[in-house]
Amino acid sequence: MANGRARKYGDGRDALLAAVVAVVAEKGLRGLTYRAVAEQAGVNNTLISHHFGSRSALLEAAMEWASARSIRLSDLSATEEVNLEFAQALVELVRSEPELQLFQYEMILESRRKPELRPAAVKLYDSYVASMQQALERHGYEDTGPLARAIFAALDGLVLQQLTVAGPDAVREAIVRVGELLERQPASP
Amino acid sequence: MANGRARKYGDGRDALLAAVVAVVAEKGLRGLTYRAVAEQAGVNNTLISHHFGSRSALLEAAMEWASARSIRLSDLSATEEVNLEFAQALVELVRSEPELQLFQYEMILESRRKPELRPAAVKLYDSYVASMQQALERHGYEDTGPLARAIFAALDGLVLQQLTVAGPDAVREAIVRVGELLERQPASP
DNA sequence: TTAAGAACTATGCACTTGCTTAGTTCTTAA
DNA sequence: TTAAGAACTAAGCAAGTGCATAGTTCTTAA
Repeated sequence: MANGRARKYGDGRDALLAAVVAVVAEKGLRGLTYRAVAEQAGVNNTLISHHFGSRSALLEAAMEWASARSIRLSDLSATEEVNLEFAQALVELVRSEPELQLFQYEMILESRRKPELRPAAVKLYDSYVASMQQALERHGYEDTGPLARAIFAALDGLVLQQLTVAGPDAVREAIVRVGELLERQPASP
Repeated sequence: MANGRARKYGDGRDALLAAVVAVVAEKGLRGLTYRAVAEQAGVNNTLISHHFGSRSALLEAAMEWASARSIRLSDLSATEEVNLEFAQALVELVRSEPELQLFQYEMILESRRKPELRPAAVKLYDSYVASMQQALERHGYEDTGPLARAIFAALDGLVLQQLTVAGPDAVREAIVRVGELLERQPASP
């Protein structure tokens, strides 16, 4: 088993869902096979059939599971304003735990091809935009619908860059710049 | 052959590269098989081995090929400023030709797993940020490095949303809001 | 204590995969 | 005109795939 933790009877289902996130983050959806997930979870691969029935049902369940425990940007943007402190926290989150973010980028793209995944994907992104909107209004901004979507998209795009092509320093500076753009907004406190 | 155009002797290599983009956009990297690409290109699947040798070499060649002919955000951001006109043009570009963008999102994620793809991915994103930076400086902005990365990330994130979870109207409004944020910047003309 | 059902494993099969081998057809420079 | 090499095809194989079948082990309510 790739995952070091010892499991108990009855923990297989949860271990499989966690393993899906880990495998997709590391190998992509192409690497998401019954055997790879089972090895990561430390169980027999036929347990997937038992609990979920099919590969696509497993993916769908993992998407819901990951969304439910997705801290990601939500709690950050809801509690703080976009300043240097926030920028450093976000960069550090992505550096220390990239798996969940990587999984979600894969699933967003997959949701375009698999209709059964779309509701969960839309719900996840809507919740991100909504919590960003609440944070903006809490800080005195108005007409925040499109603004919240834009700011979230900027952070989302910067996280994607940090995961792939950009260094943490460049991303942190860009996040700070996003915060500076917001300060100059009308209706700002 | 899925692609209707008739091919001539010697066009196979190019047809295969174009087919890779089409197949990855439609089915993802999991659907990128010798047989799927060959059918899309209207050739025998062993021609891939002849021209590229392996699946990963094919992907690498397709990444270079697609980057070279990638209009995407580059020409848009280089010629115009971010206003309603720009927003509508970008939304329409994504709506009418989503394949190249989808392919690039897949490849960006893949570049994290396959080291041989990283240089091309970094080069592509750097060129986007650089052309955005040039556009900003042409409009009188200063200290544009992190700003250009942030603005590009916002547009990149919004394109990803339009491709997956958001409607064109919501994305257009958010792009307009990005332009309004820029107007309020210091050192703006 | 036990029986029923849930969690779990072992084996294996039909199918798809990347890629090899062996050959054919086309182009072009001499 | 032709020969050499490039583009291209046909057939097939070893490995990996999702998943079905059949069975074993564990938990828990009665």
